[in-house]
Amino acid sequence: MEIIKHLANVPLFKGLAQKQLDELAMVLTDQEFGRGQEIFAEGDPGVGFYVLITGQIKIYKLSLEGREQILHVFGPGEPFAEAAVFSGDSFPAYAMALVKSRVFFLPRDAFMDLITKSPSLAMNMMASMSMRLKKFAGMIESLSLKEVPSRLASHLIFLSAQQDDADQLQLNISKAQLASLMGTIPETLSRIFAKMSKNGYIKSEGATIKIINREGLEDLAVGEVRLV
Amino acid sequence: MEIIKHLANVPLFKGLAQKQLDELAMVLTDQEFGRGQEIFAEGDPGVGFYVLITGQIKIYKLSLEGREQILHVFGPGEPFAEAAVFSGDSFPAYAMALVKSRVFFLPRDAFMDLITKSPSLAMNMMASMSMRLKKFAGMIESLSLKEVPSRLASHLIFLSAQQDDADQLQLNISKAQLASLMGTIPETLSRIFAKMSKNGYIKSEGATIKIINREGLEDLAVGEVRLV
DNA sequence: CGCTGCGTTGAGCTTCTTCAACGATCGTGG
DNA sequence: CCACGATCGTTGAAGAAGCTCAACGCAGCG
Repeated sequence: MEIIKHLANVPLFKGLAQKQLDELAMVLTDQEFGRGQEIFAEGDPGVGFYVLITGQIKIYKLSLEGREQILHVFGPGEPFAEAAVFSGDSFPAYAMALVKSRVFFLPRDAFMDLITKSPSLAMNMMASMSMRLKKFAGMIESLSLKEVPSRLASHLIFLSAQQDDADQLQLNISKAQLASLMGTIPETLSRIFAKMSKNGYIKSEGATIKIINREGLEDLAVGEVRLV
Repeated sequence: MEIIKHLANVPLFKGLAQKQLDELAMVLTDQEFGRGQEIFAEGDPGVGFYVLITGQIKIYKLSLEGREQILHVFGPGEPFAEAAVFSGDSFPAYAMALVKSRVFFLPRDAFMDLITKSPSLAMNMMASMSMRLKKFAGMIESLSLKEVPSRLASHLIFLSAQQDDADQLQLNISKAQLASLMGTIPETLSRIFAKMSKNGYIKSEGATIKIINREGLEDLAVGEVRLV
C-alpha cells in the first residue's frame, strides 16, 4: 500500500513494526494543500499532528501589524505540530504550504495510544523534540544576541553544510521568506546581501549563492567581524 | 529516605512506582551549588540531566561580547537540560545557580533505561518538552515581533497571574536578570519601568510592582498601544 | 567605613524599520 | 505570442528603537 511506504520513510516512525504502521495508516487522513494555503491557524484545537509527505510548509507567528516570524520550514518526511498532541493545547502558531504539499494528519488519540505501546516511537519523538528545542534555543540566542548579518552568515554556512556543492548553495525559500526566518524584513535582508557581495564574502545570483570567502563568513557568523 | 521524598515531589516523576523511584535514587548524584556558581557550560558533554530540588537556577546563552540571554529560570521541582539526554549532544547553553541550590544529577543511561520501561515517564517527559517548545516559540515571537515595553508588559501580567495578590507582584529575580530574560539590557529596562510608572500603568518600588492600570498594560502587551 | 553590586539617568550613536518608488520576472489571459 | 498584472527583489531617505559609554546614588556587607 502506498501510504505505508510513505510512513516507512518518516524517520519518526523508524523502528515501528509493520502492524503498527498499518494501524497508523488506518487512522490517518491524507490531505493536500496548494501553495499559500493555510493548514492550521494559531489557536486551532490541536487534535492531532501532521507528517509532511511531499512539498514544503512553514510554521510561523504573526504580529498584530501582520509581520511574520517563521519558526520552521519543513520538507518531506518531517512531522510538525507534534507538541500540541502532548500539551493538549491548541496550536501555538500558523502553518501554511509554501508549495503544493501532501500531508498526513494523525489524530491525537490513536497516536497517544500507539506511543505508550512503542518505546522506540517514544524515543524517536523525544529525540525529535530535543532537536527542536535546541534549534529554538539557537534562534533565541541569534535574535537576541546577534545582528542580522551575523544571523544570515550562520544560515548560509548551515545551508552550505547541508548541500553537496560546498561553495555554491541554493536558497530553498524565497528571500522574503528567508527574511522572515532571520527575524527581519526583505529590505534589510536585501541590503545585507548587497553588502556581503560588495565585501567579497559571497556572490549572489538570484537564489544561488556562491561562497567566496568562507572564513570571513564564519567570522561574521560568530560576530568577530562587522559588515561595513 | 529523604531523597525519595524529593523525587516524589517532582511532577516529571509523577506516576512512577516506588521501585522505580528507588532505582532513580540509587543512581542520582546529590549536588549543591552556591550563588553564582556554574552548573554546566555550553558545550559540556550532556551525560545526564538535572532536577532542581531547592533554590533557583538560570539557563542562558552568552554572546562573544559577554551579553547574556536567559532562556529559563527554574525553581524547585523542575528538571533541566533533559533535552541533551535525548539528542545525545552536549549542553546547548549555560546553567548557573542564582541562589544556593540543591540539584540531583541523573546519569543518562540509567534514565534512558527507565524511560523505555515506563510509558508514563515518557509521557510526562514529552509533555514537559512540549511546554518548553511552546514557551520558546513565544519567546521567539516576542523577540522578533514585539518591542521591549510589550514584552515587559506581558511578563508582568504573567507574573501577576502566577502570584496570589492580583495587583501587586514580586519580581523573583533581579532587574538585571529580568533584562536578560526580556532580551535587553538593564539600562533599557530601567527606562521602560520609569515610563510605565510615569504613565500610570504601574508603581514600581524595588522588586515590588503594583499594577495600577491593568487594561492599559494588556494593551501594551499585545502591541495595541505604544509607550510614550 | 569603604567597597562592591545594582539600579538609574543622560548623551550620542548604530542598527533596523518604515515608507516610497522602481525594475525584473513569471504566469496568465487575451 | 504578446501584454498585462502580480509578486518579488532592490534601493533611497528618514525616523524610531535600543545599545554603548559614562557617571552617579544607594544599599548591603564585609
